[in-house]
Amino acid sequence: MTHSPWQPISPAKPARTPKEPLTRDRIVDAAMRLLVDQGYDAVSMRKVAQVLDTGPASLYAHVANKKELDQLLVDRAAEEMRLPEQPDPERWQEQLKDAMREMLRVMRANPGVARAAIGQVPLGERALLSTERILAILKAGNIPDQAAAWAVDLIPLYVTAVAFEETVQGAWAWTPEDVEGFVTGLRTYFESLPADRFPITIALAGSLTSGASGDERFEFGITVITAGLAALVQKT
Amino acid sequence: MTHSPWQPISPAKPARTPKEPLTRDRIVDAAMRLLVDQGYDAVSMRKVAQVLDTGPASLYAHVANKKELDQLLVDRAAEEMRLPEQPDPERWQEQLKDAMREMLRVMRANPGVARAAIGQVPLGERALLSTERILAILKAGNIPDQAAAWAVDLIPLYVTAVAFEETVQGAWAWTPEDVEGFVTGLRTYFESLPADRFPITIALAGSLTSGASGDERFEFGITVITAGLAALVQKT
DNA sequence: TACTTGACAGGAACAGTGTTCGTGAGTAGA
DNA sequence: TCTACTCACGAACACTGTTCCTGTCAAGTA
Repeated sequence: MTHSPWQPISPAKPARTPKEPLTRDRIVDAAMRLLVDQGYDAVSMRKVAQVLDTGPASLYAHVANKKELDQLLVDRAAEEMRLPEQPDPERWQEQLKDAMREMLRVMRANPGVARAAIGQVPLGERALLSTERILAILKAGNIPDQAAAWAVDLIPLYVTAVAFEETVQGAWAWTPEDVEGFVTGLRTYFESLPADRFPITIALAGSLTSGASGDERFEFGITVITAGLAALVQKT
Repeated sequence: MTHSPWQPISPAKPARTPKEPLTRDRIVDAAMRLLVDQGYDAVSMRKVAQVLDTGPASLYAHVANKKELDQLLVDRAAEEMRLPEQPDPERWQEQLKDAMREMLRVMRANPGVARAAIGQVPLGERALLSTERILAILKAGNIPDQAAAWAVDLIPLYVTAVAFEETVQGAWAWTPEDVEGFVTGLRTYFESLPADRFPITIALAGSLTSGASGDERFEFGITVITAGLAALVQKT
């Protein structure tokens, strides 16, 4: 092996293996994988870059910042929504509840996306299609225009808050024993409060601590909201 | 001034000025000041320590971690709640709405506390007193026990979500011109959507973008929730 | 063909976060 | 006096989002 005497001898650079070029889609794919596997807190630019075997700075050629990546995650999750095609005036309330259940299902399937969704005005195509569907359900139920318009604000806000709360509490990591232990302790605590100051809390200690697992509390919430919307029709 | 010849001569240490000892209360005070002046994102351990003219590590002798400091901030905010003394069966719905308005007022007065509040089970004394008051309002309205118990979950969750959303959107920093510009742009966007796929969104573009300033949307939300709860009474 | 320009990749560094580790000082009790 | 405990707090750790800078490659132009 012969080196030209005019050519400096430097350590050989490790060959850069040819890689698939970065794209926005690949970035969102990687972020989504982290989100689903490890939750929202795992979705850092460095972690995403790691999954893609690159450096975090490379991501900025494709997404403006972390906030934009968050928004792309929300849009990606929104693509999983499955809503009924045909609103039914006889069943609009159940259809509305189904829509809310579907929203929660999607958010649970993508832990942490609720955190990113809060505060966003949903303008992606898929999100707008969902909005249109929900508006159709509400109009099938004869909800007045202004109420329907504001309801598509209220509904995702409530569902998102429920999903976000679950995320914050790390609810999926709780075993049934954990839940039961927590509930029992809380009930005991409520029952031990001073009776002169907390008579109702004590009397309702059982009710206050029921429904901690399963979806009863969420079902209650959507029932209340749906009934409240229905009451707007009866007012006209 | 004479030094013993066996005693090493080292630079004089700057005298530590005597300081008021750190206490948990002083830490929360300082954090609260930052929260109110600059919002939740400004409440870092370093910033709090700076306000107190100490190092961040010193805080950990008094609060376990940032999460606990967050909880203390929520408890501190809860002390500002003013709820009616005497529930009135004739006006329980308006009293309930007033309670929700008061919650939102307190959270707005303490920007960012909603973020800390989400996911917390409110067990501080002041929070429990508020819960008791709201339960009293609901019982005055003849809400069934289980519904009342779950309503004290639903109600703070909704209000907290509204407050949190405002925080995320940085809503207080918006001028009326900002809002109008945003609303106009959004309305134009909705009206420009393909009519075959978004007929209702287009038809309701005005309604969808109304109420962006002021509290109309929040008032709508609490009206729906209150009406939904009232409907539970009529069912019995 | 040679040069220029623009886009992308990505390391190093910046400014910031929460937290731990280790050390020194002060106090109370034996 | 010695010991143990508590508090204060600097230095360092591990991590975050982002910018700055350099190198490479491809396309376009002279």
